[in-house]
Amino acid sequence: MARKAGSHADITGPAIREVAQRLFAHSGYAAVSMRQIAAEVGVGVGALYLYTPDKQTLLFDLMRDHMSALLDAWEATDKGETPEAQLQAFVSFHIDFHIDRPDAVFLAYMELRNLTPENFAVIEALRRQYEDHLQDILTLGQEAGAFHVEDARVITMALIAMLAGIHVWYRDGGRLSRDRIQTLYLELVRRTVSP
Amino acid sequence: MARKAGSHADITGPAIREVAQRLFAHSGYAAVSMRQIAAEVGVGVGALYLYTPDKQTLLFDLMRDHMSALLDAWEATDKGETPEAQLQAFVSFHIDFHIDRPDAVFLAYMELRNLTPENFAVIEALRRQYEDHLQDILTLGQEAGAFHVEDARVITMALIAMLAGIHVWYRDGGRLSRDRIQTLYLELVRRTVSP
DNA sequence: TTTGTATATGAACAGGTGTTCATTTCAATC
DNA sequence: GATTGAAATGAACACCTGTTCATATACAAA
Repeated sequence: MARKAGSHADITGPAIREVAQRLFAHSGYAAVSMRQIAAEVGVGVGALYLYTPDKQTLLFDLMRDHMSALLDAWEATDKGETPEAQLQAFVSFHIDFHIDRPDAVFLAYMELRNLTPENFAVIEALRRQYEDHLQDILTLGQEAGAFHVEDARVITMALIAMLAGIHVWYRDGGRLSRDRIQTLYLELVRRTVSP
Repeated sequence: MARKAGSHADITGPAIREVAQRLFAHSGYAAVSMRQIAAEVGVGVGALYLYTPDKQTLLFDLMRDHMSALLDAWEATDKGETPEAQLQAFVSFHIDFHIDRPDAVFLAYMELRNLTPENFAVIEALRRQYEDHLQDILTLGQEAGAFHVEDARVITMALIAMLAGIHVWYRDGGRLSRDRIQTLYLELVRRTVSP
């Protein structure tokens, strides 16, 4: 046997990435073998290497694409004018974006140490860009007298950690609706920086 | 060669656990081999199996011992009487305990998916116990009118995530002293629940 | 219908995995 | 000094790892 009927690059490529993301998120990069990915996709091992030069690049591409999509989506978001509106926009955006991509979020937070140093630096820079968007909102709001911000960097990290923690307990169809979560966390964030 | 000069069980045993914790935290459970651990300790592979039945149990024991130590240490902490004092005690305790054990904390948060289902259930129950201590403080404080707590479970998870996030950026000898971090986070938590 | 190429295969390679166990060594006890 | 048992060894086992490549097929173009 060799090439199967109905096989196409524009199907296999995305399929490999989807399967890899799911398996990496569930079991961890090091615990997932290329043969497992291939089997789940329904191809032989060799086929994977038509779509990625190696396993490390497969992981890196997944993480980089997630971070790029995150930054692009925030760029495209309507942010409002006042610091209060911008902070609210950031929190709503963050929750919405992340709650729909649990596997990608898991990867981006948990597999950093499995990146080569060069790849890690790239992802870390993207993550820092995202954090800086929030930090800028806080700093400008502080200068405008809209927020009380004792240490912008610390509060940025505290708020991001708080929001990132949602993925630990959130389950689709659980006790709390997405709207309810948005409301609760918006209030928490508002309290954290209110003057 | 077989047994080395000056070798003792009460030295090798702890050494294996320390090395395993450091390597697991740094590279991840699946990426660390028993041969690496043995080499770092300075013994042959076989010696490891005098101290642990298998690799999975080695990981589980590290995580369980960490969680037990956490719960015991909180038990032994002076908590004060008022809800405000208890909340402050919890935050101070949490930061102090976790900042001194970065590897153990990393393990307990990152390697849950590498536990067998049975072992996972045990660790998860211990974690839940710890979370419940905070949740109880919040609920009692709410009932006493000392706190404004919209949803005790959500705020518990949000505060724990916020505190757990410290280990992401904290470095010994960094910009912020331990005392400064305590002060900043105490204020953040206070704001989150103030009536 | 023939040809060219994109797509896929899976055996092969060199090395690594967790775990076992017959064997050896050291240090303490008699 | 002889004996004993705890402590440690490292080769061996069966299997898995990421990656390569000669080979084969299916489809589109000529």
